Amino acid sequence: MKIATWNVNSLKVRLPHLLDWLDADQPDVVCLQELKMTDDTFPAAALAEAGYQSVFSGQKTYNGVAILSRTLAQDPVKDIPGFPDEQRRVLAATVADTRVICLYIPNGQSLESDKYQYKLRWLDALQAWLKAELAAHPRLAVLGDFNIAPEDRDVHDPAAWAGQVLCSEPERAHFRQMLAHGLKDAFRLFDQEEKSYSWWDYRQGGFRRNLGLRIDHILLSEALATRCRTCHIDKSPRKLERPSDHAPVVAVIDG
DNA sequence: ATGGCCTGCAACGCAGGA
Repeated sequence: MKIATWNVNSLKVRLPHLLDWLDADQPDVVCLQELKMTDDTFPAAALAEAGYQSVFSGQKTYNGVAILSRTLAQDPVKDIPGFPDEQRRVLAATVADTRVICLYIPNGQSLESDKYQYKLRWLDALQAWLKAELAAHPRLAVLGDFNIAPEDRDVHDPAAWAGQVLCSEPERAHFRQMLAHGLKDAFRLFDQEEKSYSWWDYRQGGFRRNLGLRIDHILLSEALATRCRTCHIDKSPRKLERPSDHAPVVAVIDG
């Protein structure tokens, strides 16, 4: 099973890239973030023609998440249970015998912002839910745009980013807590090139100069992690004209 | 140098992203 996550930064704009990428890479499950569209405009028909069923949770202008799969995902859950949120950032569903959680964790903007406090409250609620989901689903995969660079090696300029949003200690502590629940960072199960990132700023030639952050992640429960064979960041769509600022992260799991 | 770039909305700049 090949699973992937990709923040497409507007599915309307990126649909051609997505369709080309699905055709080339043939993933079995794809979690998408930042659809930036309402559900009535979701391109379900075009994706079905490409061989993918969709479940999705969108809103106008911002946020929005989807799970694509070869067979229709079952038992979808929108949002974190018990955490009312107008922002469409969470979608969980079951594909075959694997529970998949697609996340678009809040950005936080800056440590002084109300949005940062929202991010930390949001992460508190997420932790409790993930713990329960792990207990309920031995085969659990949590994929998405976490908006957290877990370690300094995930940051192109750790000194410049020290203590900043995406790298602050409370955010990194939340990421470590997810690992403490028993989830594994699939990317770090394998040797990787130094300076591997999943997001690069549109400005100042960020991608060309590899000024990036690794903030998009695939976390796997123990049962999936032991069967994980590869995990990599696919930089190829980032090289296209009018790209998303994020690259897909892909993992292959046996069975 | 606190903006550079991109998206959506709807206006002729803004919010938001990271």
